[in-house]
Amino acid sequence: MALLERKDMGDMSSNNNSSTGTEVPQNMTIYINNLNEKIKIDKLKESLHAVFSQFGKILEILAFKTLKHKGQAWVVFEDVQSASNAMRQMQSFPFYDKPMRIQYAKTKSDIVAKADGTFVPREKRRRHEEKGKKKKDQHDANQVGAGLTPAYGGAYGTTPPLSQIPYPGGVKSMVPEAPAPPNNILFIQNLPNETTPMMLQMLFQQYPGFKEVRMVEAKPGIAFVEYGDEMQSTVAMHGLQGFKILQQNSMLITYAKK
DNA sequence: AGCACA
Repeated sequence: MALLERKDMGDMSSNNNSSTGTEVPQNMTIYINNLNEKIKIDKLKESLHAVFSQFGKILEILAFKTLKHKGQAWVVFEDVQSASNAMRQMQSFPFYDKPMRIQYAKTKSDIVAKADGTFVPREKRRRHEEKGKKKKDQHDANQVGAGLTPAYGGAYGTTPPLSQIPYPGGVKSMVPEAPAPPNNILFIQNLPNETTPMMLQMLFQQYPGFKEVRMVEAKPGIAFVEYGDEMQSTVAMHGLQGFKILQQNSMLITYAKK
């Protein structure tokens, strides 16, 4: 029953932490900016959910339209592992025509604090604030992944297909489609243009049940990879999700539509 | 650019 246990891909780019000196400790919440500000908040959250739910249970998505918080969102996962995978695999992913910038959130989300019992309402919190003092306490366990109440029954229960959502800019968006049901054929997106079928075969044939790779000349950047059955394709999908053939492009793997 | 808790 333990089909796929390995969620990590520690090989190619294990430590992606030292880019611009912006090192933030791990957190089950990811902070996203450089989001397209023309997208309305509800639609934005919906699309974010469609794109990020593949990495694990999402407890909450927060986004605001105020000047200080436009173009940003917080996605709260149930555990740090999901957040890490989401960050690594969706880093720079084109979302509504803009590459997402993803980091760990700086502080623990309220919904998480509530679940682990460390939540302190904001008013009471202010009383304890001191300036100019540097104490080393309070930086406690930020990842208590267990026993959370999935308080995420929100508006995202049934996610509609999200490909090519029109938005006020009038242009076609670049949101990946909502997950298709399991299929022995995988749909690969966001490949570099110079990707060849042979390159993909090298990658995918290492997983059992591999049958063939198909690419469409007229449509660069995508491919189909077929396996014997959907359990085999699922293993391959998890093994190669987010793989970067080039530094820039994280491949996005979903099931092909039937 | 911008780290919140609608």
